[in-house]
Amino acid sequence: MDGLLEGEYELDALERQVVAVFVDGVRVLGLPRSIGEIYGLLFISRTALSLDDLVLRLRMSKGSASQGLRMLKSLGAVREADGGAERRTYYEPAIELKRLVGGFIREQVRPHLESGKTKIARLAETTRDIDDPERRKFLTERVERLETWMRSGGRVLPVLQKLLGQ
Amino acid sequence: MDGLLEGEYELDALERQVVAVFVDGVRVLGLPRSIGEIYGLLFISRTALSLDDLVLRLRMSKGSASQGLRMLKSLGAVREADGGAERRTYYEPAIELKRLVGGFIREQVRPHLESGKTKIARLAETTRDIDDPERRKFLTERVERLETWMRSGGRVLPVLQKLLGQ
DNA sequence: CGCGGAGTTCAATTTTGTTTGAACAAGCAT
DNA sequence: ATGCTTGTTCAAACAAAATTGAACTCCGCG
Repeated sequence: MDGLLEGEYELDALERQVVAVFVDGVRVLGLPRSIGEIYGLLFISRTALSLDDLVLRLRMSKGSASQGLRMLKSLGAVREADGGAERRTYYEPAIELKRLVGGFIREQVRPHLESGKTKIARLAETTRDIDDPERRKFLTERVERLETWMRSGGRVLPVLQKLLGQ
Repeated sequence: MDGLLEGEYELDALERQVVAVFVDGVRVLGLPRSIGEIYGLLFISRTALSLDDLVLRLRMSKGSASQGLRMLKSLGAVREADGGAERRTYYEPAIELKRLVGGFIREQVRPHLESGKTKIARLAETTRDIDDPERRKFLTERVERLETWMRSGGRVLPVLQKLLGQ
């Protein structure tokens, strides 16, 4: 075992500060705090960390660490370090903003945009069945506005990615 | 009183669909569902609605409606209709995407960006006090990366606004 | 095979955030 | 003033989401 020595695993002041920054950061994005803690600690660590390291140092449950790592992997925000014939796997953070933004858009934004578009398409359907022409006109107009919004959203994403691509 | 007639105030199928779209929408933005309900109903209504209309039609408490309207006003997403010498005030939605995005950025995004910058500045401070030069080098590098991210974020917002300004 | 370490799953619990509703303030009408 | 109508506030109740931890799976080793 590589092992931190007994009792020397608490976060130091700097690590706590960094973790706090990321906890706040992911909060804005609507992700759970554990995600911020894990990513934050990885971000400030010079060596890759194992699940047990995270449990020990962040004092979180194995369950949280496991789920958090899964999500971070799905976002492309952490990768497994190529361990030298090691049994346990070690994780390191992806630190290219492009990659982080891309993963977030792919996993969290696009799905919502898609389901939004679907719902609005159904809405347009429903609107056609309205009898009163005045009312139908108004509703059609509003639904069209929604469609415009969605298109704007879709057009913005690639630009965002390009801009943050550095 | 203008008054919906007794018992005829439930949302119809279309209204429910629209409200559902907005409830989902605000959820993505991390805002409470009541906000989506209120804005959604205003968005699909041909006439401005009063607080009591919202309470009645959405079956929500006066408290929720009041707080929800306050937030929507602060986001610039609803405005008071210029009521004709009326006692109660009526609300209508702002439907220009530019305005909505602008309000959201101003109220929800900028404050977090600002406080993030402050925290990172403190972080840079702390980093300077590290003794071990190797470690300090690594940490400085990471903190600089954070600073770069923040700058990117700041640069993106105006572009976003311009793109969504239509 | 059976054991032990690494990691996952998920129901129960805890935490966080939202909604309610009753008390209150503000202002008009009488 | 006094009573009504409109709207706000905020502590308590509730709902939703995250976290825990114990049971479980999987895999390599002897």
